[in-house]
Amino acid sequence: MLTDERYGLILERVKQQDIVKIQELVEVTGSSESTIRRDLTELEKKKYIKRVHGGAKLLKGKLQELSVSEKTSKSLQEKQRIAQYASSQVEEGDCIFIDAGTTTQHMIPFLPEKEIVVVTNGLMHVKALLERGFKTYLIGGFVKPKTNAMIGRGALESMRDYRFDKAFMGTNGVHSEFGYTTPDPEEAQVKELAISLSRETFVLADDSKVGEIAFAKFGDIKEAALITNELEAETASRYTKQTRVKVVTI
Amino acid sequence: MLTDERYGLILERVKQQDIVKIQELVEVTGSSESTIRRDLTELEKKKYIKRVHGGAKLLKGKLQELSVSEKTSKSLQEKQRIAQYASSQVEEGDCIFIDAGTTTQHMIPFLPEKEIVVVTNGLMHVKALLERGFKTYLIGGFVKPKTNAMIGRGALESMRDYRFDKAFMGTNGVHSEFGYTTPDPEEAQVKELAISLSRETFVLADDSKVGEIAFAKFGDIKEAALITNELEAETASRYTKQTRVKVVTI
DNA sequence: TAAAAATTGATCGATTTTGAATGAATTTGA
DNA sequence: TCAAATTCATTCAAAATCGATCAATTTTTA
Repeated sequence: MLTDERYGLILERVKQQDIVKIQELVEVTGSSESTIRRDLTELEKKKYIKRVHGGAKLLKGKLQELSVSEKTSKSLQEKQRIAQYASSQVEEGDCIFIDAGTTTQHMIPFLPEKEIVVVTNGLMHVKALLERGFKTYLIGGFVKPKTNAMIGRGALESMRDYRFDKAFMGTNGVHSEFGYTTPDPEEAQVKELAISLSRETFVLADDSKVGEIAFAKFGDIKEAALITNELEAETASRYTKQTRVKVVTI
Repeated sequence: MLTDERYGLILERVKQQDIVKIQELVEVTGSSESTIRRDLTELEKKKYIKRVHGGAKLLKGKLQELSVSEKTSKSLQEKQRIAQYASSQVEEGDCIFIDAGTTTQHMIPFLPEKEIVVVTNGLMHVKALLERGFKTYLIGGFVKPKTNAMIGRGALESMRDYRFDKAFMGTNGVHSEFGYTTPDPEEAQVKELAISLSRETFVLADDSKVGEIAFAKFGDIKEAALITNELEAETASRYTKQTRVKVVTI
């Protein structure tokens, strides 16, 4: 009997009767006690069951714990607050562009229940957008394997068909002199075009991005309103001279 | 016993009993252990099964997909065989178009390990294509909520930038007089354009589609080679007069 | 037709899994 | 509490399985 076969059998039995004895499993599987013990040890390590003297019992709710610790993570909350504020800028009838990336992804749950049209270059956003019921357009082009962002000539061509009321951009660097930057020049091109096609642009950047410079520039500070979570008074003034800045606090 | 025959047999058994032993497969196929090992390695690489010590088991994702789509193992296998044959038509250096839809989706695991470029209008295909490591382009446009296919003016515009060596299309209806048909006129437009941009076109259709007529036509029978799993002698002749027909058998 | 490529089966050393043995730890029952 | 019974973790050697390699055969290509 194969290892995985036994695993399946054990889990099935545990789920069915909440608790199983080792001897019972020895009989059912025809394997030795040692083997069953090893199986139980392994399954316990994988958090599927809880071992008890003489057998094993069901383990409940491991996913919840994870999500709790995740939700309490500070940086996530900050990203969410930034995304929430950005989302509040969206108005009835808007046609908005949402950039690829994790920061902008957090906007989707906060987007208002209004008649809006969403265009994005982020493949990873589409599912969530459709689930929210928004009219969703995806830019065409080459799919960047690592990030699932649409890039290349096709992406640029494809985007030229659209005009946006508001564009919401992620970034890797925000610098008062060097502007907004990102590591991939091809992505930078897409971002740059999106900004030029939009009446108004917002850049979402948590404090870890402020002061940083990445390889490829996609815009000057003044070209977009900056939404962030923390800004020292001194640096803040440098940015506010150039553009609108919103600092969200938790 | 042919390689493809063994693949089919292995997949069938895995799907039927969730887990198979190598020895069992050696007996059933009459092939050597080495060959079966190679088969399993290959099928694992194509994301169809998960190898375990002593055998192989069903990939979890596939299992869910199966139960959701509620497809009998027979019709699934037929689709797979059709998709497998279609994939065998792909050659080194080809630029191919893969239509949105479940039938064409089955092609992805069988696509050869060659330098090819894949263009698709099916959002649902992208993940699997990237996992296989192919250069992947996605058509832009409006995302059809139910099927996750790209449609609309943007899709048409976006596609015009490309030319294909081969296009692989799904369909809802195949009729000797009314040609290839699909329910959604917008999707039909996209399909029609894809065919016109390709040097060569294949339509994948299991027997449930043959003789059927859906609302919107996207091509005449003669415009594509037909790949199906079953065809009565009488109807077969009607199609073979118009185009190339391949009937795959399990 | 000959050369090249792919497929296959066998072999072998390496790795993983298994079952039994041992003594320590835990539970049970008086 | 104590002793018997049971269960436990650890170790070790046998068995099974694995991946890699090679030669023979078939298929494809030039």
